[in-house]
Amino acid sequence: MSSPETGATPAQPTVHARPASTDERRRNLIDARAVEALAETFRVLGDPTRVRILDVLSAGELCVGDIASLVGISESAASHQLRLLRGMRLVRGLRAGRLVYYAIDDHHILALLTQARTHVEEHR
Amino acid sequence: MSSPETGATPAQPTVHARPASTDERRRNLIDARAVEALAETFRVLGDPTRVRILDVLSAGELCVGDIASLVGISESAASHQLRLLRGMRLVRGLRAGRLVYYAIDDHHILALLTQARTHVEEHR
DNA sequence: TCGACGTATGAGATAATGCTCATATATTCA
DNA sequence: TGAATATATGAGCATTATCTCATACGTCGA
Repeated sequence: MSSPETGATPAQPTVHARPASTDERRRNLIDARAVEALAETFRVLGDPTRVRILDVLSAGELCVGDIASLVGISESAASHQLRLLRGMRLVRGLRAGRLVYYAIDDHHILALLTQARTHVEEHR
Repeated sequence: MSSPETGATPAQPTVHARPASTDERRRNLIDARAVEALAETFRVLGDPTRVRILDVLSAGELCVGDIASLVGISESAASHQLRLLRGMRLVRGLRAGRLVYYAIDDHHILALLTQARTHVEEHR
């Protein structure tokens, strides 16, 4: 490691105002619960199939069968993935008879997807 | 499945203006490359260690050793993770002598983290 | 140039993930 | 109530990811 205890001072200034010492930073760490929740949420978002599900749902709610059809996976697989998405409150299901209509849980999710899409399309 | 070819009509109206048919939706799917890139980016974000790394970097750049120390992992592990983060343009490294200072690549990343944090803290 | 320090990377072991298949649950209609 | 449809879930398998350990690379100072 570079600086055993003092914290390193960048050789060149950055955009950030006042580089805090590592000791100071150590006290400002995000708490473990938030880290886990954040990582878990991103992890659920981090699969092509689930991204596609959110994509088809971004135009409005759909039942499981239609989601499966549009995404190109089995209904069983869709159900499994929807369970994960529901667990992280990324989508919500609403039963209507024997159908269950899934929708993006709230507008923050769409904003998150849009933001990420901006990022990935920026570099290419 | 519910509706073999026509697309299902929700039993109850939603917030979404005009529910398109599944056929219509099928033509508006996000392209495969974008899906893969999005999922890959989220996947890299979806690990507690990497979230912590981004968290400590959100206060300004740090060298590998200090990142490892703050996050509580080996320098080798930190280097491996930084490689992944760099691959997705989530961080960038700047060599200064034998040290390499890593920083959040751009402000979109911070916005993404903030947005996600808002989401996870909303429900609890 | 040689040794020391900081960082990067390859290989192997362990753990976790997404799919399919089989089965259970829920709802509607005859 | 019983059959049919839609969805949910458990088990098992193939794939992938993360860590540690060992080693290579890059830079600085004597």
